[in-house]
Amino acid sequence: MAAARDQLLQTTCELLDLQGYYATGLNEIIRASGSPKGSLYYYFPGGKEELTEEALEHVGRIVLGRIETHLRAVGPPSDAIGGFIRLVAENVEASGYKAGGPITTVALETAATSERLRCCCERIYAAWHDAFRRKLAEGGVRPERAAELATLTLAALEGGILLCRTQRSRRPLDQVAGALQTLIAYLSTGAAAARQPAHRRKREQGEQRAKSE
Amino acid sequence: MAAARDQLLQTTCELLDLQGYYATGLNEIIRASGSPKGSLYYYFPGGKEELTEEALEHVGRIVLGRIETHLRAVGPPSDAIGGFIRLVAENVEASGYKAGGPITTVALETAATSERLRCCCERIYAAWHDAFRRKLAEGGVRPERAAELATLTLAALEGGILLCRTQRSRRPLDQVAGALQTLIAYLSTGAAAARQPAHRRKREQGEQRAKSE
DNA sequence: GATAATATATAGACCAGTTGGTATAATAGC
DNA sequence: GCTATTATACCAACTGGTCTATATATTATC
Repeated sequence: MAAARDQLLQTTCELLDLQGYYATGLNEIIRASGSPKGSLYYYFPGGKEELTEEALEHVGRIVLGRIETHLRAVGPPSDAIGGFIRLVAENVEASGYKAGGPITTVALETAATSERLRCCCERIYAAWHDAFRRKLAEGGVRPERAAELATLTLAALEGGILLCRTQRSRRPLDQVAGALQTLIAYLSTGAAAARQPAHRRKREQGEQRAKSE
Repeated sequence: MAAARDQLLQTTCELLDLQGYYATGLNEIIRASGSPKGSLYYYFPGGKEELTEEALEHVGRIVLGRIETHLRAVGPPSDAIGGFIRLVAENVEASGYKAGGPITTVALETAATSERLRCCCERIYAAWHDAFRRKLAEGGVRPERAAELATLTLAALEGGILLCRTQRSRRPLDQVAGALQTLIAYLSTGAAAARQPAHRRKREQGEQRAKSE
């Protein structure tokens, strides 16, 4: 039982990621999920807004899990965060540059429209931010700097996804990963560590012939 | 004559910035602009898509002008770019955190939906990117690094706007400005310049008591 | 310089299709 | 028999878009 509920949530997550809030119709959701409208309003009496909120929270938790897992696995914050951003780049590329930022579009669309959804997105971003912040602090970055750097990471990640989708290329996120990695290495272990980051030499060979703008 | 055309474009820019593409109806645009539907389809036979494209190009040029003016006025790239981001933060704050990224929402909404609008956004972002890239290169950043840093700047700027709007606070953009300024100073004039950037000391006093997540 | 002819532009009624949402009836599982 | 769930029919409001009638300039003709 309640399998229809899960289906509804799953489908909603995918469509929101692909099209955003206003372009995704309730009828489209029920068509894609198989469950009829009766079930939708049975499980989500609050209608589209409530369904969206639960879908965002669901996908927000999943992404938080991925962030934490990845950051725990890799050692120094610079490599860990750079690696995570490249992982996101891979996902965006795999979707044909049609998806990959499951919160972003909805967050922008509803920030001025629905206080409920705005707060929901704010909570999710705060949780992601905190995961980055903790990793940075544990890796030797001064606490105030860690918060600042976590914000830069989150902003550049979301902005990088936007650029990748508009350019149909993973290049922006790769560049973001590279630049952030340099900065974090510099700020966590002192100036010496940033002089020649390990990942750059082999990466730049394969990418340098692309257009420069 | 053609005053109605300008009105239409102006109104469309504002509504797109506020609500995005799909939430902004043609009827809403004509209501807000005063011009009737007949005029809309007279000036923009291509309908909503064409009107949107011209509106985006219009606002894209305006923003490009602001970027270039600001970057030309301030000397070192680190200060110039940091300052510009703080300028954007001011605008977002002044709108009550309801607007400030006139391209972003539409870019995300239409990246997978309208090739025409996707290309339009791609062109605009390319022009902005190039303005940052040139400034960085002129300021002493190695050419390959300049392209990378310009991407980080653009991504963090757009992502920062997103975070400010969801949090109803200019803090994210201020943090982005601070972190970027440090990084650019470090990469443009060598390691020594980043050790104690001038803008930090006085800025941090007034902001440090805010919440850290 | 008055008037007719012609673009230019405005006005809004109208369209089929869709939106989010409600109602009620049928059906399953215990 | 009773609750939990599903299945539709239906709703007013709105969507982007088309169409034709009208007004307002601009230009050409006498």
